[in-house]
Amino acid sequence: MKPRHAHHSEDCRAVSAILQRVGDKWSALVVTKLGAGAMRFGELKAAVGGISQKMLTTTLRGLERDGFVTRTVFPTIPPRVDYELTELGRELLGPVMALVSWATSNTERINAARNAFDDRSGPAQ
Amino acid sequence: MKPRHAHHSEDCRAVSAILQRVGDKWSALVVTKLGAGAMRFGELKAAVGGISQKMLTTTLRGLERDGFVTRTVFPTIPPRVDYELTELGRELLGPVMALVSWATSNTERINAARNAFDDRSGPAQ
DNA sequence: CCGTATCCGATGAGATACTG
DNA sequence: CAGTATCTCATCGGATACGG
Repeated sequence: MKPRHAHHSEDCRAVSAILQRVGDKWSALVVTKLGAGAMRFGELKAAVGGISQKMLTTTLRGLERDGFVTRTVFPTIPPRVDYELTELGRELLGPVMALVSWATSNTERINAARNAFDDRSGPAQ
Repeated sequence: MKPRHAHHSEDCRAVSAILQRVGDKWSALVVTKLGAGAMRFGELKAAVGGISQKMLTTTLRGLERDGFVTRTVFPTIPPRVDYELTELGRELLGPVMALVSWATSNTERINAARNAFDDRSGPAQ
């Protein structure tokens, strides 16, 4: 079902999908937190800060599905669930951290550009 | 003027915002295409493939706003508009390409993990 | 403690039609 | 050719409440 010449849009969509995995609101943050080692659900929630229970579970399920984290349930009372990066997840951490640290050190420049743009585009629009 | 320890959320939200800029459906693709040099609107649309006019404009405006691309209008008939990466945009290209190439070379592993997960979670759900 | 279910507003994204 | 304006539908993300 491909068009006649299967150019790189195949790859592009795959790449785009992965970028969206780490590009959603919380995934990158969660992955970097887990970079420090295994954590349980509650710890993670506290570490990330501001994330709702629902979004944390959703995010973790997504990461688990793509093979970036493992989920380990201890059938105790109260229950305890640990999350940990897989090998794949640790490999992902490299590029992600690179992007994160670039972003961190260029926040100011981006904000400046943004303000300049908004200024040009009409403050009283 | 921050406490020593509680400064995570500030940075995190800024970083998260930038990750979402490149993490949306088209930005990363557009940035990588522009990595090859300046292009006009139509070229870009063809190069990306599958993007609607509306989304390309929206994406480019966002990138322009954040200072990653410049927009140059030639007041000819028919009109011609060129887009080009700024210095900031070219710097961004590095980390983004790293992530993109990691994603490209690990698509198979991710798909495998995804299939395995979907399998576990109930194929007939 | 961890997770699910539900509701709801906000945003994302495509299709189409129209202007300079 | 490039961009805007709508309209419409899907998905995201938060709040809240409930269940094992």
